[in-house]
Amino acid sequence: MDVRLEQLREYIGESGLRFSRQRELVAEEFFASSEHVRVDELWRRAHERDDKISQATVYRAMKVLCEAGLALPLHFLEGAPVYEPTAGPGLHHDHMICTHCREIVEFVDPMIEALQDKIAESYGFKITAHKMELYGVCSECREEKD
Amino acid sequence: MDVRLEQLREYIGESGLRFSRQRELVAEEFFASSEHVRVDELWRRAHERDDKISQATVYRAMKVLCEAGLALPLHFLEGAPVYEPTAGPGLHHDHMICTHCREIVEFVDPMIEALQDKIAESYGFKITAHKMELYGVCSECREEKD
DNA sequence: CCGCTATTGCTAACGATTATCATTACCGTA
DNA sequence: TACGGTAATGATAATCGTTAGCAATAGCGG
Repeated sequence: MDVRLEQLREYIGESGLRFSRQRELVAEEFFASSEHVRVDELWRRAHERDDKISQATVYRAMKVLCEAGLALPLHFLEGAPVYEPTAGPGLHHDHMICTHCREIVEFVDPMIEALQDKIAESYGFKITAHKMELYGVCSECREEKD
Repeated sequence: MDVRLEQLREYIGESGLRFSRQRELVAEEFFASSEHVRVDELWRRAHERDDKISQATVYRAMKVLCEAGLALPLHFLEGAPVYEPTAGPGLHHDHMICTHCREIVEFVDPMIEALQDKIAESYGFKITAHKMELYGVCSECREEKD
């Protein structure tokens, strides 16, 4: 049983919300997806298990997951945002995006993670999520230009 | 004369685009705004100087500015994205957002900036822009909870 | 088991952005 | 300086993602 479902249950309890079957379903599908997912894709998957579930419900569920600090929306170069789990299997990672070929490279740098925490602390913030995105041109694309 | 207009002119030349009066106008207004601006606000300002300019043109101009690496769209908690100049007067800064009161704190950390460049280099990327956002709860809001 | 009220499904409405297309104007060339 | 190819523009319809409104349903504390 995923710890994150417990965390969600806890957040929902504290906030006077209710742990509905639909919210659980969406959360399960979200946690099960290791990649970036868009809401429409998430709805498609949830819909396979419950053909009554509405798109609105998926939007609402994702909003709660974000407020609970378990999901993070990422807006890359264009289109609808994709969501990413903030915890769970696999460390948190950041993104580097090639503005030419749209390739997305994920990376982790413990030093940066540590610095982020330190900065937040110095401002009195308690961090629940963070994102870092580097935009640039990858080596392949730079070579093509020549 | 703003150096960034020259950079824009250069990018436009290289890309086979044309340096239109409207694009120049939008760029000027964008560079003149020190704060985060949304497209509708930018259109309002441009419209004061040219009451013929279309919203579509502002969208198109901002897209070019982003591709040129001179503007960066930021998607905070909700609503339309805001644009921020990537260069020019005032150093680049990052953002820390309180998910409770929506306050946005800007900060600069040279160490992180340096690390970003180093990481990008190790992946063979040439960075044109980057953003970092920390989400959390500020000290005031945490005190309120008690 | 009851009752309060959060949540749901449905769908219309909304706001932001993009597509379309006839007209205009940038800019290399002669 | 005038010309011509074509990118850019303005106006607006269309599209896309998301939210609002509301009657019906279902968590959850008592």
